[in-house]
Amino acid sequence: MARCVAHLDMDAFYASVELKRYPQLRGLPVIIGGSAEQQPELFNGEPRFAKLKGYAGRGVVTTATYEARAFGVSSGMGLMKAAQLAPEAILLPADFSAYRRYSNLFKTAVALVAPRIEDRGIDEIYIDLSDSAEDIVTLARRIKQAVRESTGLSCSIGVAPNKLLAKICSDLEKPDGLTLLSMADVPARIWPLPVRKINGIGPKANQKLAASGIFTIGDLAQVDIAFLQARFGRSNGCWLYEASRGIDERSVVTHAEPRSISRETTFERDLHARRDRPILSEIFTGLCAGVAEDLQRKGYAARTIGIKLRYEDFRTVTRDITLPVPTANAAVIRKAAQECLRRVSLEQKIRLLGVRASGLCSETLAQSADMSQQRELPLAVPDIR
DNA sequence: TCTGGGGTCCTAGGACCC
DNA sequence: TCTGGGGTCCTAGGACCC
Repeated sequence: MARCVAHLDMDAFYASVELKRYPQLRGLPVIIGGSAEQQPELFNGEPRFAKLKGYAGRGVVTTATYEARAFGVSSGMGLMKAAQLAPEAILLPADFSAYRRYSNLFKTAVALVAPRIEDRGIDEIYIDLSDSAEDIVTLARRIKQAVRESTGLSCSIGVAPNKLLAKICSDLEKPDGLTLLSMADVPARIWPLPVRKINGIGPKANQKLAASGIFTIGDLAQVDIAFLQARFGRSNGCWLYEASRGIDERSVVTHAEPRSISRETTFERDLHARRDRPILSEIFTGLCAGVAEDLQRKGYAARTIGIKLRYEDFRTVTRDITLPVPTANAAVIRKAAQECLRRVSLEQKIRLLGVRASGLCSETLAQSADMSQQRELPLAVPDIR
């Protein structure tokens, strides 16, 4: 039985959620970016929107409306640069709790139509439609309708024999698209596309391929596997070879446990470990407390605690340490993270600090261990290996 | 005008065990 | 005195994605 996989992608998701809240901004260039700002203040009962012009700070563009994209603004771009391109654009702070609400709404609605869903973040999912008896177009239209009724928002759906192709083709007719693709369509519809459209080919691989004269997926399908394996390694080369032919056997994963939980922050200005010690220490404690809180809320404990530092020159280092027993305790996490901090250079200024918990296990399993840990804590860490 | 925050997966070397 | 191979865990870094 041939597989049938849909990829559903919400159209300009964050921006669309904001336009529902502020319909007066429809048709204007709007940029979502930065965060932790207050929502637009009211003036005579009307919200006053900030223009991008004169923006100073470190944020990046999270999403831009199609009107803003017309100025050359794209997600990931620094807000300062975006301000040069589109000074008159409206700047809205990201409101992730609102986006998460809408995310839950659309996912719940889709699940009532087609329950085999793989979560791919806040605004997209894969849906396994293999077992459906219904006509695929009818079913896909019902899914789009369910999304619209539950959120008032549009989405684009690609339906194909696997995840790789479904993902590529959900993007072909955005916004509000519905695209069906079969293996026989690969040469005509997939091969002309740039290699970057393959999910998993990022800036580095793109550059490396371009250096070999490979620009389109069709170009990629022309070269033999030995060539790719020589340049990208055995398994990566094999993957590229198959991807270019639209081959992908990965299944739709309907449940997955998290592997790590982390908090990080980029400072408004670069900080120095000694000169800015008080503020740095406060931020550090806050990050540890945040990780502990997230672990407890989600019911996990972690065996491995790590830190991440980004220096002013953007060099990034990580250190981690594995504890004898899992923890979700803020003080224990801070102590472990402090150990890690001792192992990095603190000469240069720092722009980012992060704390990460991995090696997760369910907290109920970890509880008895946690008790014994509290007794052992004042002692030297026992070598249990 | 430099580049957010939350994740996943992969690779590779060394330690350690059998 | 010199010679193994396989497996797992730990750590660090990097590419990539949303």
